[in-house]
Amino acid sequence: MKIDGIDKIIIRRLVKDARTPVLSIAREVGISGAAIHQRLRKLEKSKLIDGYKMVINPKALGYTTTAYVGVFLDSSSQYSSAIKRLKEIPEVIESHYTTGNYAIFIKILCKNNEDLMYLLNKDIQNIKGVSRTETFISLDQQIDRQITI
Amino acid sequence: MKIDGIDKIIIRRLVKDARTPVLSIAREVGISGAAIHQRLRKLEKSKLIDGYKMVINPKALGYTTTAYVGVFLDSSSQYSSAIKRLKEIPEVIESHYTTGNYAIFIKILCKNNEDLMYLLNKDIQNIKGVSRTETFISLDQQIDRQITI
DNA sequence: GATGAAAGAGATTGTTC
DNA sequence: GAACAATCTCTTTCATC
Repeated sequence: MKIDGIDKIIIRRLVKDARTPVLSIAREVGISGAAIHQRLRKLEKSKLIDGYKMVINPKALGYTTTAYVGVFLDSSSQYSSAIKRLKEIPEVIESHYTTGNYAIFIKILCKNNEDLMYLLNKDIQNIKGVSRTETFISLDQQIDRQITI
Repeated sequence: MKIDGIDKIIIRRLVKDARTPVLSIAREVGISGAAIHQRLRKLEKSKLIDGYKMVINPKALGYTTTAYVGVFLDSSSQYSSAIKRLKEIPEVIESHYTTGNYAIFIKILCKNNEDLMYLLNKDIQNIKGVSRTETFISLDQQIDRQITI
């Protein structure tokens, strides 16, 4: 898959605003809308583009606390069953199987510290195989972006 | 800001695919396109919607390694200057000021382990105030989603 | 809040170069 | 790859309910 300068402009515009009309990009680039359209279809068929998403502001829903939690498992064989349970907790928005101290590393969103405590002590600690957790609360996020094209 | 069932349908459809036409949502819900359009404008004006983004698949660009890095600072007064330097590293896609052991906690994307090593040992370790780092490499990501509406 | 209508803008496709 | 043109669909606004 070769990506030229025009493709990069298309991608950068749509990463910024996924609802940007193809014709508006066409006018910026200086080629026809049909040509931009054709390129976009090609980019979508390649695996480069994963989709288009509306971004929700969690704060507007009252989710003011972001935290990362390192989860220790008694045995790594309990990974898949633990993940299954974590998927049922809507506040868990990312999960990783990681090298290092933890077995599972998750990102969670909570409305307040009480909810966070409940989530940690009840929802997560009660998952079979989870021995203990280690929590990092994000007090300030300064960088949040996608990889540069 | 009150969100009713129709708003939820609008949001859920656009979270899935931000380029879904308003009229397509209108047909699903059973009200006019103009009404959906009006609701969407209102949702956009509230701070609930943060925007619309094309999602890039980093793997398609060769970024196969995701890692989290805890960064220790000599002094927390070096936070803002360190962030400034981290912003210049395109592989750093998230940064958090966190409670717990680390001062800064970042998410990075790398093409391979060599790049990761270079990033840690050169780019990050050379930032003034950084004493040491602790790295967790993600071997498997099972959950990646937004908060449920 | 919702509607329908209307005008303008955009998407999409086939043909041609 | 891109352009052009035709057609269809969507967006946006406005008067009305």
